[in-house]
Amino acid sequence: MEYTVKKLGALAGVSTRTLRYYDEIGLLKPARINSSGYRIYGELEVDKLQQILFYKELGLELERIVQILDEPSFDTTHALRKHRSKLLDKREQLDLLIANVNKTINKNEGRIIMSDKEKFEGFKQKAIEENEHKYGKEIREKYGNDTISQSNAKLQKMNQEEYENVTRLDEQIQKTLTDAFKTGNPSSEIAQKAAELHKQWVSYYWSDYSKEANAGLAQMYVDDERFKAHYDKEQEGTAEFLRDAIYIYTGMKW
Amino acid sequence: MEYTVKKLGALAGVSTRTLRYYDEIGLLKPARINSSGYRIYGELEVDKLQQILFYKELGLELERIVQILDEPSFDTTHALRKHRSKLLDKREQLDLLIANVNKTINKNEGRIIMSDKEKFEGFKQKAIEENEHKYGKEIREKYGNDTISQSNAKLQKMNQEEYENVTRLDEQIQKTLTDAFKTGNPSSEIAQKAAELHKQWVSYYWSDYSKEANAGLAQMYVDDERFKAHYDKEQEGTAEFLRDAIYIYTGMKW
DNA sequence: TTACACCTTTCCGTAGCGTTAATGTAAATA
DNA sequence: TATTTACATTAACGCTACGGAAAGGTGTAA
Repeated sequence: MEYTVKKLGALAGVSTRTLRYYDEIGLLKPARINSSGYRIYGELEVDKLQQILFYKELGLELERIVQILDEPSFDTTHALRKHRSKLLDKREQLDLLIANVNKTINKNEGRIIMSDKEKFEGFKQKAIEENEHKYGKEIREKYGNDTISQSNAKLQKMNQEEYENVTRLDEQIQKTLTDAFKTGNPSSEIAQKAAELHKQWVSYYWSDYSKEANAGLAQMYVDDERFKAHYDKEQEGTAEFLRDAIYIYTGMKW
Repeated sequence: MEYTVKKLGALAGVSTRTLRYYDEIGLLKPARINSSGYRIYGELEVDKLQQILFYKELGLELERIVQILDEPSFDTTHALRKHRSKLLDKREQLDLLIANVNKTINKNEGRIIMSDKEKFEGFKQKAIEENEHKYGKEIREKYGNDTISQSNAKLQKMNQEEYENVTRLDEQIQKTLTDAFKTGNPSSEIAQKAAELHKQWVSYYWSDYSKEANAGLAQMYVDDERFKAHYDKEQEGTAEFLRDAIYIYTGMKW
């Protein structure tokens, strides 16, 4: 039995465009080309197409399928395992997204109008989560602190009141920090007050606070551009100032 | 305060390319263009960018964000609801995919000579699949998705040793529970021991343990016939007994 | 003046096709 | 047989949300 694109497409339930594309990328070449330039497929190609569709249903990329079907030495199980791991990661991310969307809907329904600042605070928190997701490993290695990951769980448990508390706290930090910065002295009373407030703020996100972790976070505020920018928004150098204040506050050398 | 693309990008943690793109699609236009053609942003734009990033974090498309921010009459909550529904659909599809990938891996492994490790892997998969297939949908509907997803994810991350631990633990629970049941008193020392063991067991599956969740699970053991049957296997009434013990253990009223 | 950081626009690439457009061929009908 | 209809071809743009590179202008400091 021989098939043109239309017929094979109808048989397998794919478009003719798809078949031409698969030809183009070398995934499924027709058995031959007739005198008019038509693609002609045979039984072998039908079977191969079935297999292609099978792997495609598993969500594998076409390039991976090319390897699986065309390279006999290719380790299919390994590829599937890696693929599964990717899918699981995706699901975790999805769960996070859904939780955040729910939170936002709840907030809107509660008719609590979020100020821009509050929104930004939410964003900052999410930035931490993102860091955890994207760079988790690197940051852990760099700052030797595995408490970061716990912020997610804690955040999800926060209710509206706690959320407002934490937002207010951050505003206080900003204000105190701005005043403290003017003294130019990270060991000044007001600077230490800022560090104390910051510790309280962190405690909202981390279930176990430790000096080392706090100091690591402080260093991160300087090293990571995004955090730095947040604290330096009003005054260049504030991030460093906060770091130094925290270092003194925690009694870590610097 | 005024910002060029670089500065605003650093502040918000996005690339200059992104800012130019947002300008291009009309999502975020600079306050003005200076005589050299530079984009200059002001405070208003900073705030708007925060909002953009906030919604982007929720996974909304940029076009939707344009509507939310630029059309005052746009129904944000409705959009979020629709968005959530899409996310939930996605997750269902993902779960299906994952199940199929697992099945395929198992099949392939069946053909190859299975090492002990691989056998173990397969077994673990099967446990997950059974969990998912037997109880998946109904439990998800009844008790919420996140708990189930998390327990599956955790199960997959377990290594052999942990898996054996958790299995032993379950056997211990069964034994202790049988003995405790004879006392007829869910607040007896041995019954509370059973509840304690059960908490440990749950902690293997849940990343964040909470009293409320544990109590909810206990009620589930009674409400859901299959779980009930599992605990009542030896003695009718054991499921209720365990529930009561857990309620007392967690200090929840009943 | 030179160096250098920063700015601009333009364009290609991404994954997997959908969708025209322009044109050629095979089969069915008047 | 002529015409219509159905199907074939290649080429090229479009979709999402940018990343990255090229080619060139601008601002500022040494």
